[in-house]
Amino acid sequence: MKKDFELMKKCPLFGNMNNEELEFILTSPFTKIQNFSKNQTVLTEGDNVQSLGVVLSGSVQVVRNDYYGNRSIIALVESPQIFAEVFVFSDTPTMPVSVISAADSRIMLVGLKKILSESPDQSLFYSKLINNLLRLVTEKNLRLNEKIEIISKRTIREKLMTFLLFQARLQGGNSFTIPYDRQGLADYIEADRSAVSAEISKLRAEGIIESNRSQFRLIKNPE
Amino acid sequence: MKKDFELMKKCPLFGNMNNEELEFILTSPFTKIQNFSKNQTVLTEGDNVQSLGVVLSGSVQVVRNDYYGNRSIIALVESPQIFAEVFVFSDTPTMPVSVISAADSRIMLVGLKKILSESPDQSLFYSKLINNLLRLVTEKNLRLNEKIEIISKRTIREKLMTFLLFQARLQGGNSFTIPYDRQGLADYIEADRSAVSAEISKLRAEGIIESNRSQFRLIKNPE
DNA sequence: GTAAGTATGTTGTAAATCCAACAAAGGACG
DNA sequence: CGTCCTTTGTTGGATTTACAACATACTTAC
Repeated sequence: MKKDFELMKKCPLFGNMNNEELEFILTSPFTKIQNFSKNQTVLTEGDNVQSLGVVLSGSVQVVRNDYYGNRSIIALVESPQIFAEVFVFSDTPTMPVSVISAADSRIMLVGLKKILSESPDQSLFYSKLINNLLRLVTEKNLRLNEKIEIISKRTIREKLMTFLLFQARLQGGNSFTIPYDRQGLADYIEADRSAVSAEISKLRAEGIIESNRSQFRLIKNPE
Repeated sequence: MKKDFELMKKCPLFGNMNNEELEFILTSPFTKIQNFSKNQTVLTEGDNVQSLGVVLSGSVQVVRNDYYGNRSIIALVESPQIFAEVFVFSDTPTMPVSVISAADSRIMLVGLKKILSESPDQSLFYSKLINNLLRLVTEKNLRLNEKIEIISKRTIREKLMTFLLFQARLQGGNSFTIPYDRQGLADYIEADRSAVSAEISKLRAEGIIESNRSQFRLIKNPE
């Protein structure tokens, strides 16, 4: 379908690839494209997945069901992101989580390992795709590590400061705007919103930071 | 050196590779091997790294220096593990952390991207190495996600139960032995040791688990 | 078997967090 | 300008945690 072609081009996984190469993937016998309506199951816990998922449009939730039957949402994957890549390449034979469409979605399931192993001649194709995949996986790795560094801290103050220091570094200066509102920030650092607000006020009162809403400034030598 | 050959063979990054292929990497102009004594700096924050590190022997610490000059240890990488791979493949131009030898160590720095890009003909070689790398990175990804799921929980009880449910799943049953002592467990779930001990006792008193030291059993219907 | 050393469990208190309820500030729109 | 609605800040009380100190259980070496 013509449209899928355009959707593929937006996906970082296929970045830097030409039409022929996209076509090759799109028409591979190991590629399947399917529409899911909201709340339909895309992959079920226990499934033996060999395919990486691409959200061409819409979004999916990664969901875990625990021993006692409690269901918790682990991640939200929106177009044009990918999912399940870790299970395919880490030799995790059965999915430990389920994937459910969070909206009407168009999903591409790509048997990437098969496609790659059966096209050893197209070496440039191969290296482009692999480079994209490696970049995506290592970037996610960096983000996860960063989050762990933040939420590992035992107090809200430490979590906040760690988060703010990351933002300062990321945006290259002492003054910066964070990409969350208070509730979003509290969710990210895994703490209560009102407690986060209170701690920000304290930090301000102590002259450690200046802030207004999502604008922050780190004060170098708070004395 | 003959010995390096043997050390390489133990490393998952080079798993499944034959002597010729190991030799190819070992003698590449983009590969450097160096000895570091304890506390020597291997890579410095701000460096422009193009090389992935392999701990042939010994161990290194990944260290972060924050804005205020506080230094914190992010990770310990022991032989035969690798480090800095995420920076090389995620287009992070400068290292946000430093790497310091934690013991007398022998370190191999491999310009893997260069080696791979300049050997497009050796396609089998290429795919072996890439597969190993992808497996390592995605496995780490899984572990990081798991840890985040655990330490995201707000109470020690929830952290513990999430951890124990993972262990049960991993070991395929309700009875299992965890790979940590109390202090190690407390460190992993980011909580105080004595508080963890206390919570385990409570869970036992409430009939939710049975346990003795590192042996645990989940009780299905605690009423 | 016993002493010494380590790991685990228990308890009380101070500190931090969560939670809920409300106050204040900001934004959208007539 | 004023109302409605959302976001952010503030506060007090209940809950949870950290911390320290000590008790008990286990391990090891002799």
